Amino acid sequence: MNYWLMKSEPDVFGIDHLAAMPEQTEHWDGVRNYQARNMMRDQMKVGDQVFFYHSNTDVPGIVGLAEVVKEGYPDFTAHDPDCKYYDPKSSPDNPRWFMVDIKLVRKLKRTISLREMKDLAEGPLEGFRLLGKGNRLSVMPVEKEYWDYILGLE
DNA sequence: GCCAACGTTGGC
DNA sequence: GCCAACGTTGGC
Repeated sequence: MNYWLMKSEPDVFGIDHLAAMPEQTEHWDGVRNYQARNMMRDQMKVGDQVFFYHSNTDVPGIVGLAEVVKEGYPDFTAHDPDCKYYDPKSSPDNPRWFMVDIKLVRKLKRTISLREMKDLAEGPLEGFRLLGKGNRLSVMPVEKEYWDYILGLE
């Protein structure tokens, strides 16, 4: 089993949106970055655990846990000209972008803020990719030692 | 293949 | 709103 962190803007699709979905499950569309795509297409497996992270908000941080319930399949929003994620270079026959489905496990009792994690960047969270300089990846792997430590902060 | 221009992400 | 980081595009 592997561990991941996925970023989303709460105004666009936050943890409460996920909680309100049927089965508390949603497909993770709109990722248009090759590194993130490769992880969703090739590496994320059913049962993998996910930190749900809120970005671009007052208190950025981890707000919930989710799990992968469907492995990589074509992101059909790339094929809808009316969708903001439309990409004419992708097609159903030759899809360029992929997504997974995730299901809410639970919301955290409190937000584990980026600020709090940064303060640990030279200690227990040294090397955690989220804290690296200029990291903009919206999907990233989380090593188990970091996963366990961060959950322990809750 | 290089690299300048441009666009996006995301914290602050 | 600003701006650093950095990925992508396209001319050459």
